[in-house]
Amino acid sequence: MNIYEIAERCGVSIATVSRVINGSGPVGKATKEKVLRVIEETGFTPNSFARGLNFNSMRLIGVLCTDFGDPFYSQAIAYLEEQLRSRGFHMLLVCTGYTVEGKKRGLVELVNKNVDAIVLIGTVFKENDNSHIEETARKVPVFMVNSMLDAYNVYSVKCDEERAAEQAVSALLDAGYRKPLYLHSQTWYGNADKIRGYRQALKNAGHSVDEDLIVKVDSSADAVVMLLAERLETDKDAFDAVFTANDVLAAYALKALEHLGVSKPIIGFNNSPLAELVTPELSSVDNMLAAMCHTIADRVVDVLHGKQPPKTTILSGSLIRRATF
Amino acid sequence: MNIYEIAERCGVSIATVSRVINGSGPVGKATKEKVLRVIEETGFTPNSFARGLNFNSMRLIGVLCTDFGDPFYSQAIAYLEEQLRSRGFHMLLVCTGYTVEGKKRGLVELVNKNVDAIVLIGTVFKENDNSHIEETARKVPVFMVNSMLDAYNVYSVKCDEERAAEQAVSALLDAGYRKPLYLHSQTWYGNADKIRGYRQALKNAGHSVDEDLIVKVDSSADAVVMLLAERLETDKDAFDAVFTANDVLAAYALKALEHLGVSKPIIGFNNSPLAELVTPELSSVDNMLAAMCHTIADRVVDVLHGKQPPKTTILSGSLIRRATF
DNA sequence: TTGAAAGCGGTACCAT
DNA sequence: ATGGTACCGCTTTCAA
Repeated sequence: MNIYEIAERCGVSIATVSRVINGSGPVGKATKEKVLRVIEETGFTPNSFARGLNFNSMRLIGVLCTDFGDPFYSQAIAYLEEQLRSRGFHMLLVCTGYTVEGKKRGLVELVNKNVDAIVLIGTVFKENDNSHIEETARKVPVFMVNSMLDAYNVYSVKCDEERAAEQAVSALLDAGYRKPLYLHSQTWYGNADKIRGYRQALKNAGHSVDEDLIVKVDSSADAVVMLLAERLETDKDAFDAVFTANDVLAAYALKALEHLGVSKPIIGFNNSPLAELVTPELSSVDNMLAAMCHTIADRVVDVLHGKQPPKTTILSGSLIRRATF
Repeated sequence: MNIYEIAERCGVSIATVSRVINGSGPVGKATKEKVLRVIEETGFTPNSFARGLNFNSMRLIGVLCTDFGDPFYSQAIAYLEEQLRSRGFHMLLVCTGYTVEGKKRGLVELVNKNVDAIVLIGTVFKENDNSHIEETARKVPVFMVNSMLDAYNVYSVKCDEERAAEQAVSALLDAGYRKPLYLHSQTWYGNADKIRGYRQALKNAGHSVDEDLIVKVDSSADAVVMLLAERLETDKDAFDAVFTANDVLAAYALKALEHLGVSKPIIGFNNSPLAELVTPELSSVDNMLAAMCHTIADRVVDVLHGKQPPKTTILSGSLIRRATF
């Protein structure tokens, strides 16, 4: 079933049918009704590849994510899908894993699919060398959620996580805690921001930074339990509070402390759905994911409409207090 | 940059360039090398819409999911993406919400994008009236993950959740518990299977079924806390164990019981990542999601290759024991 | 081994 | 208001 067949059944030309479908150009009332009726009867829908070829667009947005398992990322995907679809786009989703090779491959695949734009989710997409992203951006606009890259055709919306981390740690210090442990599991750029915030908070309070309290650990329950057990065994006051780079680590820390029979305040990061699923509920730094995704969707539409939105938008985060602090 | 430009730069015809790109038909060695070199130099990649128009395929699989927030579904998406991409397909992801209208809209949108196949995730896609799915399946093959529909061009892979639920409840009864509460939050078909399993287990053990123990509750912490508190207030032995339709509800139940200061065994469903994130870790019924997704991907490829794989595959589930039982 | 040309299914310009 | 037709970029058949 194609436009020729519809035209034939209506006794009109394909040009007329096309005009009816797209509302482009004038069509007689009777003709229009007839065409619409036949389309309805036959259930015809125009071939999207042919339209794509003409418009050089299928209204497809490529979305790259390193890891669907992380509740923060899957939440981001949920928000993005909703926002993009409400604006008439669909989402081509690719999971890259954490390796640079995987990310590069994902970018190439999306470019080859001729997507209208590419959205990268998370601070993990900022590397030391971002030439692969810059190269991609020469062909299709690139949008970064919670990451920032100053390059041609790249638009960023991020949370000021450095400041947010600083505020969270300051809150701990204000409450009288002196030795907050910082747990993270990757050494990527976004993490560096959080570490800076952590340091700044200590500095503001006039404390020196104990480098041993900034710890990288595998993202698994066992690894976190082992780590905390080891620390507390050596010195039961080795740390008096826990701050983590994400909520999953915070959940593990919660599990670990419970396992060890001790109670210390915990603050996670991302304010993901997980924070409210565990018991006690996690205090967590909210990095405004919904707002970021909403803004990104706006930016995408603006850029595709030829507008020139701000290349960088920075939102402030905030500490959401729940049971663990 | 298109195939004409490449052809011109090489001093050959577009037919030759096309043959080189697709490895279709013979090309002289020298010619081939030259074309490849120019393609390499220019970074040319063929327009996927034009190819889509010719092949009537862009190797895109539409995936419908009701709710990304549920860790079970997001895990399913992760598995599917991996499996499909390793087979050379990309994933067009649409989130429908739980309403039938949303699901219908999602199906139509995917059909209109001319996807090669449509995958539906979860028992939620089985309704009383499935004519919208059957209609869709007349245009493009439909695959159901953990749901079953006997219709033309529809292929299903599911877990025998009735049996799995029966085994889980039997395990509780065998351990001496007599009044297992069953919590669910939707009245869809998959839920009916679990309820049948629940009943069967009680019947097998010679107990009668107390209908008050089969309860529908909103999927929120508050609702579950309220419900359990109310039950236990009336009769502190109103139930002696909790079995839930999914892990999120189990996490809420865990929270509720902790809140109420009582301890009772809990068994969740889906064996999602959440089960290991909460403390204590949830016992949960594993419905073999990874295997289901793997099988679905195989079925998709088979059907698109014109083969006739089995229309229904049923995998058995099993109870994974952790701390809560 | 290579090229010319006919589609694939639409859109949109230019006539009428 | 309507129709003819060039064109979007590529694949593939048929001739040479």
